[in-house]
Amino acid sequence: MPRNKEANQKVKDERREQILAAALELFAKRGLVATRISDISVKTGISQGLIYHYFKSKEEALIWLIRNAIDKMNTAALELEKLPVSAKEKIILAVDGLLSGFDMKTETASYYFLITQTALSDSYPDEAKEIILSQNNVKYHVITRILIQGQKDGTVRKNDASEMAILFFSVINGLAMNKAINGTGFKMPDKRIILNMFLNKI
Amino acid sequence: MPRNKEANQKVKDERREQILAAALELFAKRGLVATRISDISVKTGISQGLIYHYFKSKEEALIWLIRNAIDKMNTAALELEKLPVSAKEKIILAVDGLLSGFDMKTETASYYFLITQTALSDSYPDEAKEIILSQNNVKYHVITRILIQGQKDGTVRKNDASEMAILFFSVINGLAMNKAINGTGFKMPDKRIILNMFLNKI
DNA sequence: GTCTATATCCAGATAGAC
DNA sequence: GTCTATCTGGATATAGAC
Repeated sequence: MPRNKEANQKVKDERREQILAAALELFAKRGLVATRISDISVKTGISQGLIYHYFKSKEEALIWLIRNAIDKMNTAALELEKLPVSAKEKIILAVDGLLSGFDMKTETASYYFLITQTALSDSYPDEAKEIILSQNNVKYHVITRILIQGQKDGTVRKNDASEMAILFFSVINGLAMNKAINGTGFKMPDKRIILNMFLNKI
Repeated sequence: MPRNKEANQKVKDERREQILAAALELFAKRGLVATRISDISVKTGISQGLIYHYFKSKEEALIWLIRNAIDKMNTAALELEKLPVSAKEKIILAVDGLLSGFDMKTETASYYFLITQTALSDSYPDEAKEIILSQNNVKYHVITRILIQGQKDGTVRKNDASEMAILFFSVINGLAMNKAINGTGFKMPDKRIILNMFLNKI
């Protein structure tokens, strides 16, 4: 007879978090298909059977992770937009913030690869793909608005703003991949070369 | 008793090509682990058993594909370098050439994803990873040399050339990913915004 | 809620006939 | 060289004890 429902719920939540954290790392590194439930079991110390008690399948865990990742990114983007600083500074902050999350070991980087893989590969659940497709554009819209604001005050180049937004995230994404692939051989390009794409002067 | 060894060899080579072509597409779309030998069998019309007669495993086919992909890219890069045109024009040609290979359906795009996945994911054979790591830098060196040449004749910006080379392929790679992910929602940014990163005037 | 044990299924790989 | 049939291993998912 459970005398403390709340404490129980807390344990349950913690277990969920453990499983999700392990799954995130494994999915990002090996991919969904190559990650076995037993891998998650070993990594968390939670028995294989119990994992099924929390998630119907690894696909379900993935969907949860994707939802979470997109949420975090969108929230961060919308908060950046609200900051009481100039458009130019927002752009610099965005570049700084995104580039600093690239250390392969961070959760941020894992989320990055997870989203990319999920969006690109046929072997990932449609539901996860749909979440990305339907909600990933928030950050593009945010950056587009910031760029337009900067064009009005003369700090941002007068190219098509939405095209620049696409380029913005392509560069970030590309650098993340590049760093991951080339590891030690990777030298992060001077931030100013990147900013120069968007800003009139730095 | 085989009375025509050459004809026989030709059939064998064709089969290999069929298998590799199918494998390339499947690996790029689904990933190595999610691709079953039976998938390749269905796609080629070649029986499952026979596939093992040509490749010891799907990993072996992958390694062959990676070797081929890197080879093609390096050759293309070195040929670009040799063209009797200015550095500026070489850069424009490179951007044009790379961006035009992005139609998800082309072999080029498949190779792109294959290399990226192989380099990033733990579930791919080490031998394939090593090929990428040891030979992928050729194209970086080529672009770096071209950029330096352009800096000498005053057409290329005076930033660190090797950093710009990294940025160059990051942008290309990033745009490829972005297009693949966002599909119809993707609008290719004006080429001039990209070139503007590297060139003094366009 | 948590574990161990097990049933089920399916992919990889091989053997043997033609 | 090519196919069909089969063995084997391992991963998913479930059952049942504690």
